[in-house]
Amino acid sequence: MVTMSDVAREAGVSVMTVSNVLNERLPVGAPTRARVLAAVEALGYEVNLTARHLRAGRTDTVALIVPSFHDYFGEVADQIAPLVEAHGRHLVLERTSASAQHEMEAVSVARLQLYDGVLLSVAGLDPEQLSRVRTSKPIVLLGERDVPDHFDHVRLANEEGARLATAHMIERGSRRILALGCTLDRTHMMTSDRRVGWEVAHRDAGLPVDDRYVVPIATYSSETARSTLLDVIASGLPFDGIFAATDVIALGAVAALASRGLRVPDDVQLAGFDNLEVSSFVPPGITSVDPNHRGVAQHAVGLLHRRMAGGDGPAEHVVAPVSLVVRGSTRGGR
Amino acid sequence: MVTMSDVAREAGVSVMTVSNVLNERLPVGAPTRARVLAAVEALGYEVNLTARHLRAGRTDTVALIVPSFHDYFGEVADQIAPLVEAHGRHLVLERTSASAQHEMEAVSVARLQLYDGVLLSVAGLDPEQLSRVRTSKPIVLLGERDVPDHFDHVRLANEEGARLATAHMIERGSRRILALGCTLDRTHMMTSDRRVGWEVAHRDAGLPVDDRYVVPIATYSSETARSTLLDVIASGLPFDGIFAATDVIALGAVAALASRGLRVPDDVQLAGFDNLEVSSFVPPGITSVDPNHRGVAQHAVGLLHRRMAGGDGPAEHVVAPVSLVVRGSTRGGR
DNA sequence: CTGTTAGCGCCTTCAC
DNA sequence: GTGAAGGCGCTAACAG
Repeated sequence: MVTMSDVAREAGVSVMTVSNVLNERLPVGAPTRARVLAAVEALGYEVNLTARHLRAGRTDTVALIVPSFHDYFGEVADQIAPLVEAHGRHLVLERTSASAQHEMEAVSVARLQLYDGVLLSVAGLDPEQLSRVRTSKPIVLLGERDVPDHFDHVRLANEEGARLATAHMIERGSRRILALGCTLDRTHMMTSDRRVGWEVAHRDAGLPVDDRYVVPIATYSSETARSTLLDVIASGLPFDGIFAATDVIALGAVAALASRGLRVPDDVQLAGFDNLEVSSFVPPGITSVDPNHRGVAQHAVGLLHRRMAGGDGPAEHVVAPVSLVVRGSTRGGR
Repeated sequence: MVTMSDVAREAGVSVMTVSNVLNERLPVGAPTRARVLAAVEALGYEVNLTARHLRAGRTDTVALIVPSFHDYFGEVADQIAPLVEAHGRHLVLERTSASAQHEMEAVSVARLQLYDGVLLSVAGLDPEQLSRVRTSKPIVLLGERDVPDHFDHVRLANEEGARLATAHMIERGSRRILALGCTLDRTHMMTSDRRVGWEVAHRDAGLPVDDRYVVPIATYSSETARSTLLDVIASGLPFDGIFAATDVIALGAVAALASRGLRVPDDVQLAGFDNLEVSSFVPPGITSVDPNHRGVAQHAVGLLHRRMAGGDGPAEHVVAPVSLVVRGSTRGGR
């Protein structure tokens, strides 16, 4: 590895002069400067950022830590990147692990020290595990679970989104709406918050809430959603609407309905949550709750930036508003 | 920040003893060890990885650098991560930039030095730009463009994949097949290689090749694909098959065809490339070329690992084989 | 304008 | 089994 002192020797100057040329910190005489640049070029010198970071005590880098790189998280990450870069920092993504169990081991607390700030997407971490995350670095949590109070946290208006989607289908005539991928848990989780919104929509409309219509799924994949819905159809439980907890689930539902000859929206209305890009293109277009990636990204980066700038107010808990995007999978959509 | 010497002072030992306790490098007496651990706990010490990296001269981290985080790249990344971790290293993702122009400036060469090895996805970089990437660190290129010979490189069998898909549709009766999203470029690019496969399939079948059927699109989004295909339909150019250069494009095509009442596969057969997860769920299921993410990931990580282990043979240029997954969007699919 | 000194936090090497 | 010195590569602060 070529170091600054190699360059300094080659150019016949001191290391500091090399540093000053490269960082334009202190002015350097033109001829000296030229010699240094020539030496840099000749030796192919590149600054060692590890050393610079150690010296500076910061890395100008923010990490976004997600359970997996694809789908939802990839889309959020693309929103976050430019916001981080606008503050002159880099964004890197790290993946915790597929196994929710070992989520925290995969990204050790020590690793967080590599970054000036961390955005941590809490998929499989409960508050108890989170409270053990003690790091001096600013950290903002993203996600739908409950988190300890002292963390900054951005979450979605899950309940409201589910309510909007369900109320929309009720208004358009559905009376027996499955909550596919939702759960009856009492704690705050994505799947239970969305189920609550489904319930509220029913109550608001004066309709009964039937727990048999809450259909959990084992894994949050389209494939599982498809086979689960096929089971429901086979069971004979009558339904004329589906609120899918995520668009990935809605996609599996689309496939299941098509394979059974059920028409969307004529026989069954369908709405999802996440407004993935594919949802606008899968015929007839899937009505979906837009999770406001942009807003989430802005809030999260905003909070993190404030902390990194030294702000030390009380932790904030932001609930980002959502909206319903109506498409052809519900009646009245285009 | 709590450092080792803080812990050492608290425990009444030397820094080296703390280091030895934590790294289990040299044996430490049980009572001393206990005091050290107590001090670590009391102060909440976490090792400073930046310092360790500088000292060690390596970071045990591999970077995957991609043009964007979503879609295709997210899926590849999820394949690569476990392979990198199997070698005891971490994987981080960095994004070059939305602007294809400034791709290399966004991730400076200096930044590559932060990693023990780099997997670089070359979307918008031409060979000339790449040859200026001089880094002492092992680097493996991924992607469909031509690259300078001295780089290890993994690419897909683009031409063969496109040929398979097109031949399949010809065999099932299509005679006028659009190459949507392909280009007539002479240089090796994803879009031109796939167009060549489309041509070869026509020649093999004794069918004429009509350049009017090569329809480039301005940006590689479903939305652009949809509007471009609508234009083609409006132009009156007759077609009974579509080879879409990517599944994202195929998705846009599905939406366009549905909005014009064209049935898939009865009126128009459709095949894509990438075998995105959504392609199995969008009715009637999109026939697609599987890009063999697993194989690409294994080759790429294998090459990189060999280099990081000090291997210095000639650069390898791997072409990963692909296969066709037949679904309902072509006749004969389920 | 250029050079010298010192130290970021850690760990290899060597002494005790 | 434990401690002291030294340096990884860089740059802030000061000296000349």
